[in-house]
Amino acid sequence: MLNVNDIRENTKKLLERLEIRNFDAHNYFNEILALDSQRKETQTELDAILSNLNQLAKEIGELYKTGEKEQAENKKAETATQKETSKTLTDKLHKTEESIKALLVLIPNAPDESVPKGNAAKDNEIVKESGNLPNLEENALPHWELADKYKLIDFELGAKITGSGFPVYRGKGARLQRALISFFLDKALEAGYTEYQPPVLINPESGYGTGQLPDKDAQMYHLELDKMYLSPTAEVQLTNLYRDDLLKIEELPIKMVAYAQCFRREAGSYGKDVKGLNRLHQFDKVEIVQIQHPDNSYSVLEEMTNYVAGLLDLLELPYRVAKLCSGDMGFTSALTYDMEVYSGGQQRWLEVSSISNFESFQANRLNLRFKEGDKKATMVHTLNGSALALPRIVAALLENNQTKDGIKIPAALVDYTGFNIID
RNA sequence: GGAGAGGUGGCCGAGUGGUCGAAGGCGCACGCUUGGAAAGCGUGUGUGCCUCACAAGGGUACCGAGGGUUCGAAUCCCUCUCUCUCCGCCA
Repeated sequence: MLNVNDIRENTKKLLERLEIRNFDAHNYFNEILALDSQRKETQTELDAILSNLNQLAKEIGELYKTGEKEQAENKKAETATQKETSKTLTDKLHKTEESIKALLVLIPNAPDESVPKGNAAKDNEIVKESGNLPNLEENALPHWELADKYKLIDFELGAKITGSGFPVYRGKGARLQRALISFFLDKALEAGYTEYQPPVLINPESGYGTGQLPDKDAQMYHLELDKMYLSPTAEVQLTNLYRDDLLKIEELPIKMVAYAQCFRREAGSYGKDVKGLNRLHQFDKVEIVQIQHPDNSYSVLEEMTNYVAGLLDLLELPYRVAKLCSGDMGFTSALTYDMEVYSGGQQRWLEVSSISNFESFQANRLNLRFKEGDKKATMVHTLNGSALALPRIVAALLENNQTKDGIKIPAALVDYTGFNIID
């Protein structure tokens, strides 16, 4: 969420930035600033009364010590009304603070200056294209047919034990999954990330910290009895590892990677978008997260994007990089790059990674700060990216590498799969 | 799941109703000392909020979290949570 002091000091700039998202924050800002002024007034008033009460308590203590009981009783009577007032004021203060937060939580992140204005995916700015589109035969198959042909993935079996969108991988299909996970983790280690294996169930505080809650709770599976959610992305777990921390500047940057199964309800999706592996309720993803000094976050975003691009190069997949337009960006992001691979069997681009700089938006929610020497604590910047999400990578690998002899495995993966062809 | 014991500052560890933001030690920072270092000595060493110039100073809150009792709570009571021990169950 945005920070109240920022809103106060940079009102105009933030309004403009949010405007390109078609988000009119005028009323929100006015209300927040008014509430914040009220909050300060109440705080001042309350502090004065508490100070008074503390003083009286001290005096009463003294009087008892010296045996002046009667005077002590008189003073006690004096505290009664003030206690009443302090209670009222405390209550008011809490309510005001809650109101401010309730409003803040509704405002999306302010997009970076470089974010192109637009309404939908078609307005995204393609900043890079790489690799040649596959030259497939006329009768090239989509991956769901290949998966069936080579008995790699069984969608119906998954539906039998769980439901649609929960595929079962088998044989070389399962081994390919495992190979990709190891491959992605190893590459991240080489790039200096520390590997984590977090839980997949998350509590509401964590969901709130990274911005899945309160606005996107319908996208997560909810275990009501235990008040937990199934994580939709390891971004939640990794970033929340540092919730409520005050870091020393020497501890930055923090670079983390985790493989985790991800769960999404994907309510409202339909048609060819959800066919095969294109959109699942449960999928595998390796996620990279960085906690950075604010001065570095944008150069690090480029680094992370290049890193992910490097993975796609190794997998020999044609891809393009899009800088998301204001209308296509996530709620919490200030700047996002999407990576899409071309999948020849379906002849369409599939999003396989999304790399974002959240600036201090998540840090504010997480209360995650760093301190440099004697300076005041400052919010860190957080970034994350998929590196990578498996299903669509698998889809593209199967579709693009199909030959009459079988499906070829890219050289970089063979050490991990232990086979170089699926036939 | 049952029973018990605990959660205090960067760390260790005192503190069972008042003078405690919190003894002491360690660590850390600065200074003195030294040819240099160690030791020693001295000083300092949390965060949020309000006031204010986002300075100094002052006020206030925070001893796992949230409530309560009291003129006054780290200290008493209640709820929750986490950790540890024993039992049960179990991959």
